[in-house]
Parts: sequence; structure tokens; C-alpha cells
Amino acid sequence: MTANPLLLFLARRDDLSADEIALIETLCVPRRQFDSKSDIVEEQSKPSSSTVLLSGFAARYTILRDGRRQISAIHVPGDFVDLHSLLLRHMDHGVLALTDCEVAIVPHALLREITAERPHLSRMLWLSTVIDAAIHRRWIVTAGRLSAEGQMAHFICEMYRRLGVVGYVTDYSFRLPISQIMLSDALGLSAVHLNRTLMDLRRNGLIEWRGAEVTILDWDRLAAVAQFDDTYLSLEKWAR
Amino acid sequence: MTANPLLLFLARRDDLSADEIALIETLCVPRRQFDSKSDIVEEQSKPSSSTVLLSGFAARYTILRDGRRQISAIHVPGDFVDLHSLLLRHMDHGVLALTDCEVAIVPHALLREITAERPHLSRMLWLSTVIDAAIHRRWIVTAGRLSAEGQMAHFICEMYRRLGVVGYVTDYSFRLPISQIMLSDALGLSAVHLNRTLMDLRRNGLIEWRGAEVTILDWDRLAAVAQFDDTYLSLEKWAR
DNA sequence: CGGAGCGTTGATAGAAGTCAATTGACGTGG
DNA sequence: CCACGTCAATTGACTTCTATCAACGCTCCG
Repeated sequence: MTANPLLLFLARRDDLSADEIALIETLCVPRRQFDSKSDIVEEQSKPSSSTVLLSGFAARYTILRDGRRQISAIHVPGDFVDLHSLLLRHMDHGVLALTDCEVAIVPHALLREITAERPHLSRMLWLSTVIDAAIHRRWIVTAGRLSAEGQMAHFICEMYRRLGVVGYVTDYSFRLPISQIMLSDALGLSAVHLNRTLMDLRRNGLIEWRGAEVTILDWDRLAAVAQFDDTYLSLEKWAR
Repeated sequence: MTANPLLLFLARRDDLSADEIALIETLCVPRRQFDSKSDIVEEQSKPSSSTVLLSGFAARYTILRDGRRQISAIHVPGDFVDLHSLLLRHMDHGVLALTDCEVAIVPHALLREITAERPHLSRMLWLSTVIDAAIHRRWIVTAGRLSAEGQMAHFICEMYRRLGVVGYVTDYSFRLPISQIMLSDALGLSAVHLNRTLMDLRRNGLIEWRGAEVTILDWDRLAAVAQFDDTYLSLEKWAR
């Protein structure tokens, strides 16, 4: 069995005790599969458990009354996708499987116990929601102030870093099985314009993207277009 | 002295014990004033305390390398503005006073003690960061999929609700001392376009906005333009 | 074989940005 | 007391970016 990606996500940010590691492994035992395009969590539901994404890609989305859709987060293996439902209960958005996914189901009762008995581990879980929020802020910045090209470049840089943490990157290549329609909903662009933007990035020799396989050909220029700075991902390890 | 707005913010979401109330009051004793337009927290700094906004308005902002600015959050009294720095340390954005502000300074050491000894209060603090994140997500949705008019309307609806929680709303009126330049940086629009959008909302009889005084003239139509739904603010009270 | 879904391209419309200038309120210094 | 500078709000003219509508090719799969 490969390493638990949630462990990789957390251990990248702080050391975990043997106890904590064992407990997280236990949390991740009850598992469930979701098919591509199925709902992992439904909008308006009140889940009594949270889900850890172990393999595959997922997205949080909101459907507006006029039918438009906006994706507010893309999740990769190791993400504690809807941990916040422990505290919010009422889901203000849905979670969609972008590919076939394997997730762990962690009952809220169990998470509550952790908050009562394991301060450090609780902070690490809190951390994961706080990193989510930092990513959200970054998306607000890129959506508000970057061109479509900048936004697209930023998204690729972010995925490169986040997937790197959980071991899904080789050199400058990684799988990103997300359709252009989903991407356009994530970046708040039309599908047509997103496609043209992507073509530009390719024509300019910044990336290659064939099927689901992305290769960053020129990191420096891509990061420059994106004005990318990974501080917000909080990738350093220290006692949290 | 008026009620502590942080207490109002939290007590709206769950009952607090007398102990917890007393502790929060204690946290809010060390105070500091900031002048309008001064930095409450600097970008790239590593604070060893977090700040609660007790009066005034503040904004989290990012300056891009090309000089553009994007505001990723507006804070009102009762907001635990940079609580996340407890876990992230490295600030990926700055916090700016939009008006004269009074804040409480809460040392991280003290917050850590709370996470070790007071599970329920810890969850309430965690909650405040998680509501922040929900607001971020909503901003992503409005920025991505609403027109300038929809975005502006949504922002006003949100402020109405959030200010209502801490007692800053009378009927459909409230003070919103935020310049159009700041507003445009928050919504990711140009100042000129924001002004025109605002004029439209006024012309259509949805709002009145004179000086810093905002009045919602037609909540139903405003909320319809904004496609507003306050679920994301998690305003119900239950045992968290 | 024939959809269905996705990616791609062209043409056109519409939304928002940029540049420039004006107004009014306010504070300060001569 | 008035001239002047500053800052926020406002408006006009023009440009640029992005959305929309439409069509077509490709691949996969029943």
C-alpha cells in the first residue's frame, strides 16, 4: 500500500508522533468509492461525517439560481475535503468527484473526541482548514486582478506544488484529469476563453498538456505570468 | 461599555458558558488603536499574537508585483481578524485599517493554552476561521459568476447580515465607511466601473448610499440581483 | 453506426478597463 | 479669509478583454 496522502500533507507541515500517525491511519480505514461525476457531498446536506480524499480529484461547487456553476476549490489526494462541516453542519456547497475517487469517511463524533483529547492533532486538523482558506484567498486575488492567462498559469503552479507534497509529481510533469469545462468553472471563465488561454500558454512554450498529462516547460516564465509565490501554502515544517 | 462584539459573534452561533465568556473578556483586555489607513498586520510578517477587531473596519489585502491590489476580506467588529496566523505564522497578506480601529491583541501562547485546555472554546475559535473561509468561497463564486452589479449587491447583503449580528444595523441602514477605491479592490473591479455600478443600484431604487450611510431600499430585489442566500454565514445557534 | 462529450476555432456582442477631466468637500497655510 | 492641495466621487470617450453563439472534428463506447 502507498503512503497515506493525508499523512504526507500533515507531516510536510509538522512532525507527527507515532500515536498521531497511528490514529490518522485508523481514521482512514472506513472507505468508500465514488464514480467520476457523482456527488461526494450534496449541497444543503448536513453531514455527520467528514471525508478525506485518498485518491482522485474532487471539486467544491455552487450552482447559482440562474444555473451558472462556480467551483470554489479543487481537491487533490490528502485533502480533508469537508472537515469544516464538523463546525458548520449545513453544507453551503456540494463536493463533486472529478474522477473516480476513494475517500475515507470520518465520523464527526470521532473528530470531536480528538478536539477534546489531542490538542496537537486538533491544531493540525485546524491547520488543514486554514490552508484551505489561504488557498481561497489566493483564488480571490487571482480572479480579481489577473488576466485569464495569469489565472490559468497560477492554477497550474498551485497544482504543481500541492501535488508535489503528496508525491504526484515527477520532474515538472503530473496528471491533471480535469476537463476544460470544469477548469473554466473553477477560474470563472467561459469554456471557450479558457481553451484559447490554454492554447496561448502552449504556443508560448510555457506548458504542454496532452490528455490529462501536464508538463511545465518553463517554470520561471510560468511563475512570472502567474505572479506565483507559494507562501500561502505554508509548506515549511515547524511546531504548530 | 458596549457589549464585546466577539462575544456577540460567537454567542450567535452557540451558547457560551460563564467561564468562556469571562475568558473571552480577559482576552480582549490588552488593546491597541490604529489610525485609518495604517497597517494592523504587515504582509510577510510572522506575528506572535492575533488580533480581534473591536471597533472600526479593516481589510486583508495583497499587493501584486505589478502594483495592483486585491482585498480578500473585509472585517467588521467582532471578527478575529488574523486568528489563522496562530497556525500559519507567515502572513501571506497584510491587514489594513479602513477606519480608525480598536483591536485586542491576543498572544499565540494564550491561544495555544486554550487549544490544550478548552475544547469547546477551541472549536468556537476554529469556527470563526471556518466562517471566514465560507465567506471567501462565497466571494469566489460572486467574483466568478456574477456581474458587477450582482457582486456589489451581494456585498451589501453580506455586510447587512454580518453587521446585524454585532448590532450595527438599524432597520435597513448601517454605516459602511469604505471608499469606492477600497470597494473596487475588494470586488476586483476598476474604480470607475464600480462607481457606475453603484449609480445603477441607486438609480434602480435598490439602495441609498450617502457618505458612509447605506440604506437598503428594497431588500427583496437587492437579494435577487445578488442571488443572496445567507446559509454560508452559519447564523443558526447549535451545540458546536 | 451513431451519439455524446470534449476540445477547437471563427465571428460577433457585450462587459469592464483605461485614460482623462471635472466637481465638491475638507484642511492648511499665507 | 481666501488660495491651494488633496482626496473621493463622478462622468465621458475609447479600448480591450471576455462571453456568447455557432460550427466542426475527434474519440470513445454502446
